[in-house]
Amino acid sequence: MELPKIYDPKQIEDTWYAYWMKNDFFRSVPDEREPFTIVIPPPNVTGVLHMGHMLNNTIQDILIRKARMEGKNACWVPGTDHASIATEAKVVQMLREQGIKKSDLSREDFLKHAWVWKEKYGGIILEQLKKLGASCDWQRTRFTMEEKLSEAVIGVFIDLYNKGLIYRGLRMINWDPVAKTSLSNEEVEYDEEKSNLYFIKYKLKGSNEFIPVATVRPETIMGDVAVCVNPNDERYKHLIGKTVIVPLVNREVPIIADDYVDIEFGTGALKITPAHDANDYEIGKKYNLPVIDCFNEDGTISQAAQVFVGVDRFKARKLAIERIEADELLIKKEEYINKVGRSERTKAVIEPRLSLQWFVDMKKFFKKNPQVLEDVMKDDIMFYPPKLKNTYKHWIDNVRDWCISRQLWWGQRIPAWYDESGKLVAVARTKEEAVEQYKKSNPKSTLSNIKQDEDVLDTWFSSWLWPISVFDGFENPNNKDIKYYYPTNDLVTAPEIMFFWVMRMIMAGYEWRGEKPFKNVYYTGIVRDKLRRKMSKSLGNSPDPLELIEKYGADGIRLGVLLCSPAGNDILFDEKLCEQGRNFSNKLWNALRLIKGWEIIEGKNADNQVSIEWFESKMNKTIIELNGLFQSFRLSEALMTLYKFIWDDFCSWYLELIKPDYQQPIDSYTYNKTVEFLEKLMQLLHPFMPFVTEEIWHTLNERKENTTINYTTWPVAGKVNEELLVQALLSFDLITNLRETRAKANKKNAETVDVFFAENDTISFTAFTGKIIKLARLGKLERTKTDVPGTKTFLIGSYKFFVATGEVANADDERKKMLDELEYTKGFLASVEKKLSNEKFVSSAPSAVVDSEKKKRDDAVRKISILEQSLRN
RNA sequence: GGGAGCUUAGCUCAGCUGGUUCAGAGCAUCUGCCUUACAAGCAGAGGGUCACAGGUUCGAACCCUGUAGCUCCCA
Repeated sequence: MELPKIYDPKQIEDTWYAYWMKNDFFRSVPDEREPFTIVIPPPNVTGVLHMGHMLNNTIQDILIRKARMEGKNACWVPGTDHASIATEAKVVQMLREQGIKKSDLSREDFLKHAWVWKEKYGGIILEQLKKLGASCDWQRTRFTMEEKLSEAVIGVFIDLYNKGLIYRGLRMINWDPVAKTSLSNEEVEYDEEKSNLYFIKYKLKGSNEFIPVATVRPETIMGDVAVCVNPNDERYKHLIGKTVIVPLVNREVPIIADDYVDIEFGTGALKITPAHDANDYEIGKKYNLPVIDCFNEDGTISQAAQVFVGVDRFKARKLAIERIEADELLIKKEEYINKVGRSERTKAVIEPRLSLQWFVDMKKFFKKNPQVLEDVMKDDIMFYPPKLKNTYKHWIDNVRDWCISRQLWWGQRIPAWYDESGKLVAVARTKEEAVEQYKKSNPKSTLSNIKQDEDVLDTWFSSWLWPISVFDGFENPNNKDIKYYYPTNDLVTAPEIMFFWVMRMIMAGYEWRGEKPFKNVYYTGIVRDKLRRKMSKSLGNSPDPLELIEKYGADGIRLGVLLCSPAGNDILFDEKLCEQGRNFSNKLWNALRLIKGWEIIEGKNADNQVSIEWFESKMNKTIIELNGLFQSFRLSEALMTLYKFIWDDFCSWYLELIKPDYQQPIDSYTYNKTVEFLEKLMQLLHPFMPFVTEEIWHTLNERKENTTINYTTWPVAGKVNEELLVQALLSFDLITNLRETRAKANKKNAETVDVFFAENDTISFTAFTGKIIKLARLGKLERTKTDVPGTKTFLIGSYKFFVATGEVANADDERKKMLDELEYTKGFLASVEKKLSNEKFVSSAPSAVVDSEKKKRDDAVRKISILEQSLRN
């Protein structure tokens, strides 16, 4: 069979994915095996694959494929979430392009358009995951807004309401005037922006005296209801209780005193605008001040403001300052850097706004379910890396209520019902139920017309149910799937959604199943570019994953993203790493080519026995190491370990050791062993690089129809011959030294050199003598009792080697080399002896440490004697 | 302003219980090779006062204190 010289992943990958699908290899149904479950963090239905997804899903695929090989019933549930704001924005935009305004459509018609859009574009990201090799059970694909999952969401809302864990209240929320919806704190991004701090005179009533007030938001002046100073501020003490005139609207408001005001900041006098600042709102409540909301929901100035009505807030800021300046009330303005909150989705500047919203009472929830915190702190749910536990705890300790209503149409509509005056009359699935419910408690009422809440629920209010809802655990809490797959095993996600999602899933898990939703949470890093900038569309610094796959193969990308991603660290992605991945695939391929190219003759070449035994030992040791790394989720390290093991130990050492001479056949024993080794290596590598390993596994040997490497058994480690490993290390070290000596002497590859060695060590290399001769291209390798003149020398351990390079060695150089070595060794010996003569060391250090120091001393003494002897000659 | 974390080779990071497997890996760099598996390769080499200053200890990259710089979270 002729194999091409260069491995080409493109077609091979598509073919294998189709083969896997055809054979239903990723399908999971409950059986008697141990389950291993992962639910995908549902990507936005609007999304396309980005580098973060690549990393995240590669890791999940590794865990799932490994579990399969361990004989577990592995189930990876895929799906998407409905991303209410993002999707609604996209649909609105699409409609606008068709000349349709959202406001011209009824809710029902808008949703029809939205569903059409979803059907058309919603599956893209899942198709892309297939390109990556993701081994999801696609028959289980779910969507957070599909009927069953929506029913679960509504059911949960009603349940929480009945339990008193949900309430409706007037709160200061984050308002997005562009999307015209509230946002949760987590959906607001704060960034430093340049603005101006204006110093404005607030005149005292009936006087020309004024109090200076500093503000960055003059457009809210119309909502001012007080000026507040610190009671200890000597400058203003005499003004407390007096009345000032608010500029622009000439409202008379009091000067009040509160510790909250920072004397140092601005002028030390703070204007209080309860409708437009969360802190001001608290102060307003404390002092019973009125609330004047001077904005409309789209960020224009409202009737209540009296001036600039209908003008946009930013234009109003300009106008207000112009007017104040004209009124000679402006003292000065300063440039000022402050943190401005913007909507993650629309980038609009967020307005703090008072409105009626639905909230989950978080403190009450935690009180009822203390395990949400405890389980993580006790490592019942393990976080990787564990340092994130601190962040988790800190957040729970300082939690605020979760605003779950959104002023949108795309999402589950809140099942709350109001009468004509807007009073809440019932929380129920349907209008009929709501009426019935209301009538039960108000039998005399003649309720005729009730209306459902216009708002929908936050998308996270769907996602937090995901580990339960994908198994229909709300619809039928005792069904076979949920009982088998729940709690799931691992969750792989980004640290930035620890609160958005991870914590809330844990909450839901306890509330509705009395059990944690997963055992391990692996937090990946944020993917950044080489310059540490977060990858984003707007910066244009994110490579297109599909193009990368096209270029380097999915296997190449998987290796590339994983190699640079220790858990919890940011990923500084560099395309070069994918190239490294592609090169590695090619290396594997060529190892296969070498092996498949050999002619085989029956028999057993005894010369190879020790090499085979060595590699077997090394492999067993590596398997043990790998298992440990997997257990602690050090996947990046596991891959690197394998990478080095395959490239260095298998390709560079083992294959070279057993490789027959050019055009010579190989004995069947060595051949079979070698095939077996490569097969095992492919198994170990399969979770990381599924395509190339499947291809090589199939090419290496005839396989039964419809088999996959993914269902072979994960290799089990056998015995490790440590002694042999040490001997090999010594031998390889020797070969390297010999090669270096040869290179320095400009020896051609075809020329052999003779080598002699003196002295003995506790470890021996004689088992590898023949191989050393072969790999270092020696004429002979023989023991000598005396120094060999005219040779290059070097020491390994207490061996001294004489290399007859044919060149006249420079005696002075050789002498100097030895003197340096002698000096270093003497210094080393002195430090070891100092330790050993220290009573406290010998008595307090563990005996193993003392013994090793003693051995070091003995070795050094021996080495010194060899060197001194040589120098005497 | 409050909290958490980080600082080890040019870059990205390991370093788990303080003790020659303790100063490591990959990439990058340099040198020599088109040696019939692989130039997407082979064979070698160089490179670090473990941020800084103290302390604890027989012994510190590792523990403690302080300083500086960076990152994240919360306000």
